[in-house]
Amino acid sequence: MSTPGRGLHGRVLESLGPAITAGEYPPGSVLRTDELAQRFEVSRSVMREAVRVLESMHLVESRRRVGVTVRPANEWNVYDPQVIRWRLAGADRPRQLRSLTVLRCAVEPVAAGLAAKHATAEQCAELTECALGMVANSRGHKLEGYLVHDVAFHRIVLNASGNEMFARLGDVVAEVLAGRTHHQVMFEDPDPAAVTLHVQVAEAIRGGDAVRAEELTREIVVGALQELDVLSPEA
Amino acid sequence: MSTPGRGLHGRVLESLGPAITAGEYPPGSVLRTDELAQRFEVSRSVMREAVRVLESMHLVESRRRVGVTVRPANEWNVYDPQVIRWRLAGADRPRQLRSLTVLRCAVEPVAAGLAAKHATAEQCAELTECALGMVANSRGHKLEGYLVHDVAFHRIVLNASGNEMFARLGDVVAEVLAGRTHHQVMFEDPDPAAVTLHVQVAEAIRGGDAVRAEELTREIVVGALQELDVLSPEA
DNA sequence: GTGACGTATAAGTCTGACTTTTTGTTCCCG
DNA sequence: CGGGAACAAAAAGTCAGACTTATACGTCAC
Repeated sequence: MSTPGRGLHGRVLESLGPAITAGEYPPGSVLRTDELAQRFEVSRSVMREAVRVLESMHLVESRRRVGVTVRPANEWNVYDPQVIRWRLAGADRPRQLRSLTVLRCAVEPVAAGLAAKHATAEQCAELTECALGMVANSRGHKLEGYLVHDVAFHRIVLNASGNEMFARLGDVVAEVLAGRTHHQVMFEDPDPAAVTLHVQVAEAIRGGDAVRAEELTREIVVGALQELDVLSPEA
Repeated sequence: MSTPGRGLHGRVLESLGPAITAGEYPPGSVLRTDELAQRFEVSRSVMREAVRVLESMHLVESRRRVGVTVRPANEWNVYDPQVIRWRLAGADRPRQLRSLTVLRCAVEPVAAGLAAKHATAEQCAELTECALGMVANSRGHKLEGYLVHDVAFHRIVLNASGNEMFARLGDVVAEVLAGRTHHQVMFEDPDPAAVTLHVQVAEAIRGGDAVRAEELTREIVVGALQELDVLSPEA
């Protein structure tokens, strides 16, 4: 699924990144490269490369004579897939899951509408195939199989929209759906209504009915948001 | 506006990054760290740090015995502000501008709706102030002054939505608006209708009218999209 | 043709010395 | 006693060179 710490600097990142996003080092905290290098038992070169990556994610800022300072959370590149993964693995997963789902509410309906206009015949076929796969796995606690088709479904819609910004949210949606399945209380079978909606969305896109695809997708994703609110109470 | 190549590795990035996003090195191209270090007249350590950053943006992939290979564009982290800036500076600015504006069409109306519910009194005040600033600069070729208030307006709405994913798109919107003002043919004064809409959106948010704020914002951003289509013909 | 083996290659890692920038202190003068 | 200039220390930044490791590719035997 993800990239397991490639190279030494990758392993350092896999440890330091989640620590920062988890708020283990409050904003303004100062880290020194040499100290970190010692702590992780790597050379300074490796540590510097790791810091550079964190810097490119706007998680930290490196300044001479002062050190590596942790930036406030509102400056982080929260669209970076790695940052998203780190945050979803952390303590405030619920909040993270919610803000991502709200993003889905905004994006996916529009993407579905565009998909209805731009989807190729092949994409339509894959879409209905995924929908059928969801139906097939909707009963009998086959959550993993359901998840696979669900992820594929939304990924295809986002790709079929023809907009690269939408397409690149496929990974985000995948993370959200996986997080919901694995870390929420989801022992039951998925909501039958949601399954039906997916089938209908596939039909609408196939039929080129943009407004219907948009509206049905909105139902799906708003439903997901409500489901989230039920499980973790939050204003 | 942005961060001008801080440190040697930053200057290398400022040169290599745009070259890659511009498609100067087609996907699959192989670069060697040593050669790059020579070309840019920096040490390997510096070059390696630069490559690490490019790697974290998914622009390239570094593999042993192979070299640094350029990844296909559909794998790039296109939400990275730096990548966005590089691409907007490149040749396919029109396409980039369009896909970003489509993203705005999806996000900003929803954000405005949420802002109507969550905006603080102070944010409402700032919002109307910005709207007035736009009105004041809407005539007499005061495009720069208009731009400043326009950017501030949309940034406040996104922040006031209370969703961090929306809030972080403030920079993207700023880049889009700046790009439109500076690099499109925009010698005329801004569309009066758009100005009016901004004022009305500020009113709606102040009044807590979510659906109205959403709908008016949709008019603004769809208008921006149409304006884009007129200037650069594209299917 | 297929498999195992060896080799060349380019990234990866480490070390140590040196440079540069910047902060904070000290000290002198007004 | 206050302010500014000179100074010193600290941390990142840069560089060069040696060494290690993984791996693609060619070779050779079967």
